[in-house]
Amino acid sequence: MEDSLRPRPGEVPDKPVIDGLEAIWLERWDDAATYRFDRGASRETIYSIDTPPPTVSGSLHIGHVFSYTHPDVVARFWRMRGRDVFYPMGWDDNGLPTERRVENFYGVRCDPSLPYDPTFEPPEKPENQKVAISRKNFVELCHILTAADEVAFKNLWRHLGISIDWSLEYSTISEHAQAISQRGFLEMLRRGEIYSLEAPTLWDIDFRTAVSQAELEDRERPGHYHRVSFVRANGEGVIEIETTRPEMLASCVALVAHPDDERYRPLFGTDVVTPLFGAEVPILAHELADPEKGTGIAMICTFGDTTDVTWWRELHLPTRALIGRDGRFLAARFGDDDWPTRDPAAARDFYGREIEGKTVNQARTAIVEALRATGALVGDVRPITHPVKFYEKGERPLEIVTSRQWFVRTLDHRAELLARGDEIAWHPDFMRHRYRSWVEGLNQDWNISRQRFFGVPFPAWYPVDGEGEVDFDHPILADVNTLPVDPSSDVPPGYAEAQRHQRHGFVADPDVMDTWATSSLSPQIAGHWGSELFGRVFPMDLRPQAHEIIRTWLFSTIVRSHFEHHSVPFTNTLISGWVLDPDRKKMSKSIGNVVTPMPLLEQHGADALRYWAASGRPGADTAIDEAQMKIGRRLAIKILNASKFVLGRLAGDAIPGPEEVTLAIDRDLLALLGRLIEETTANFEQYDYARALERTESFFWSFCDNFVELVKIRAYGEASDPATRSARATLAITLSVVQRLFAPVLPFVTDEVWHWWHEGSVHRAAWPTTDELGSLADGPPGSIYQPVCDVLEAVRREKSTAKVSQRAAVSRVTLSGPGEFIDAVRAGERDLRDAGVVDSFALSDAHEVTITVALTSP
RNA sequence: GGGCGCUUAGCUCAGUUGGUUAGAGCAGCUGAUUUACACUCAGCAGGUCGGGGGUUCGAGUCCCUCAGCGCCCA
Repeated sequence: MEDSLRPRPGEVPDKPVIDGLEAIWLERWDDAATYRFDRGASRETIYSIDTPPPTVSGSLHIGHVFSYTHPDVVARFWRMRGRDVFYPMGWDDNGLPTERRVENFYGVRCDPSLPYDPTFEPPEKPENQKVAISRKNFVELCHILTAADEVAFKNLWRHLGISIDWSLEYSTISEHAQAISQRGFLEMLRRGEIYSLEAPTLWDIDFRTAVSQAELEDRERPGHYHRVSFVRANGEGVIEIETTRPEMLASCVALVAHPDDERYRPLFGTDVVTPLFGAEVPILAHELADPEKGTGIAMICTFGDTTDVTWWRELHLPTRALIGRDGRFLAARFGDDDWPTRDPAAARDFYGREIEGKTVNQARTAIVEALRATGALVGDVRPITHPVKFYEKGERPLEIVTSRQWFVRTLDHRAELLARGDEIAWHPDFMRHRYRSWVEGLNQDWNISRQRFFGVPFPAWYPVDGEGEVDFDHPILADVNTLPVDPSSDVPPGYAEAQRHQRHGFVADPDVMDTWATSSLSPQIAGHWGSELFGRVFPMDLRPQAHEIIRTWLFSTIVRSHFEHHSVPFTNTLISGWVLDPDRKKMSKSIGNVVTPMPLLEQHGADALRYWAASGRPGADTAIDEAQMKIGRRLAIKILNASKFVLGRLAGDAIPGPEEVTLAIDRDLLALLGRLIEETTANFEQYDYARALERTESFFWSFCDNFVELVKIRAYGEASDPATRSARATLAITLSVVQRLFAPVLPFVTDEVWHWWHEGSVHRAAWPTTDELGSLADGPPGSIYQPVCDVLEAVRREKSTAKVSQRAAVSRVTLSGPGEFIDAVRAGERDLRDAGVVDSFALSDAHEVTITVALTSP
């Protein structure tokens, strides 16, 4: 501690208050650039954080307070440990959530076929009928709205005291992020880690885009089993199958049963004829056919579900695609080579009349009626409940539509990706299982194409030949030095704009990237990949995030880093749990139990909300608990008052150092303080901020209620008395340590009280070490202090039981116990006399400790 | 179907490698009251640690099993 340190005159208020501190300190931190990252720092001293860029189009909720407080507490710890903390903030503004919000907010929809209208103004109020606008107009509105949303988020982070360096702010739709994202794409493509393929893909018919495996979810939905009979091609009998999707019958290309299924074994290789459409299709064997399901034999359609795709691929079946991008049935040319039938006229007539252009539900009704009429429907339809694949943001089941998509190879690298996961320290450790089970369950490469508008475009065009055919196998790629590009308005190298959509010209890749394809590069975006800085912040030291995006953000970041840098993207990941409503239910918009943070923040204060958040351990789901916030607020007020008291005792003198701590009981308290420092430091190093807080808090309340009460009168003595100086030094040293131990969780109140006697912010002060405490007593910490507290407690109990004031006098305290107990009491006798208003002590040796308190008669 | 987590006082949660009589806060009850703090302090009461079995001198903690809740993956 510096010699010149002393309470600063006029700084300690007579009546300290908690309200209003936030505005004062936010401004001071801005002015002093307290959280500014030192761009010249070396890799060894840097602690870098890969902050989650929140989806700004979603609404702010209390979960944001919870999960962003955790990494901030960690950041503040490492900053005090002397690390140069790289703590950027990003906004994830590209992607479907923003598009949907813009559509609803302005009452518009994007129609890419329309020309740009530079004079377009959105309707004042959104109408029911959405206004169709060009892609460029639409993207402009996306930018306007996300900019406004980002302000709301930034206000919350600031108000909460998140120690971000705002000069490191980025957004995923910015030109910088687009350039990084496009460069990442080109690099992977060059190395063969990305390929494009025209293939059956899970497709959302409402959003009209492909979706990836990571965006899927199974939902239990009611359905019906329909038993349908197929006549054998040789006329000898029928085969009955069961299906939940009879409307797909026209695209049936085979029947399939398990190879070991004795019922169907003799039939493998023979043909059957589809009802209504008269197509001859083979009976095949495949182990994915479940003998227990239905009749044990299924029809394969192109494509009713993902198993159909597997069968189609592995059994080399023809394609008869039926479902279009809008979810309606396409034309089917029965009688052509691709569409065999025994009766082209009948098949065409029925299909054209009842199926073509219809929705799935309409077609199902028509097919079921027709099957029933022809007798091919056997028995009654049977209701069932079964899992159906949905887009996580979608409302109708996914269809499978053939389209051209870009894919990242993940399946071939499963083992390496699993090994990367094992290189990372997970907090809590068990969360690594989430990653492992996801990677082990991968069943398709990562589809990064989305048929949407507000996102990062692929930096690619395709040549058009003399026949007007697009050559998708030879994309024209952007020069990496020209990034970012928008192929829909930029022209590929060697071409002119006039050649767009022309023979011997080019067309642009129409798609944008999956939002995760960009946010998976958050370390590269925030750390400015390509610049010298990147090598000093990457791999990041910490990735904080929520557990529900392990399979998306965390996984995809590992994929990119593995391919690009042959490294993990971060060495630690801190997984926060969910915030549950007060009834321990998950918050969700549909239930309507979402809690917004601002009213709570204004009512209880930022330190109080942070206290609540920091009480939730890593990975633990935590209920909103206003009682806990009130406790946090009370703690902050206690810190103010305790600081005021201790600094008041110093009477403007220079702060005494540890050499002044001469009394055994005082040295023992510092020994306990030393143990606290060691334990909480170890807790923080292991990302267990909640335990560190709990320990500090428990120490602090005991310090206030017991130690301060014991030494209060001694501390009021003459400065010439070594015992007084010892008390004051102990109080000051402990206060200094406790203020710093609380600083990561309670940044506002701790900087306020620190400022009463220090220059500079507590958040730039050194994390406490036991070196500050001087040489400590030999015995186990607490060997004097604890017995003295026990005696104090006995005195208090006696007074409480007698229902008299704690200041009532005690005539005699009679104590007996082992030698070390007696010695401890002797060491604290003066303080006990003061604090307990005790007249005399009688001490004697004994095996057992007994304490008897005799009150002075009134 | 496979996996992970949780189950401790009325409520919210601690309980580190197995080791005195299982802890804290809140709520409850009984009191105190002015030189840091009524946004305070003291005291009291409250638990067969989800059920069952096992290992051990000793189990909230380790093993097996069952149940309930939540989640992840298929």
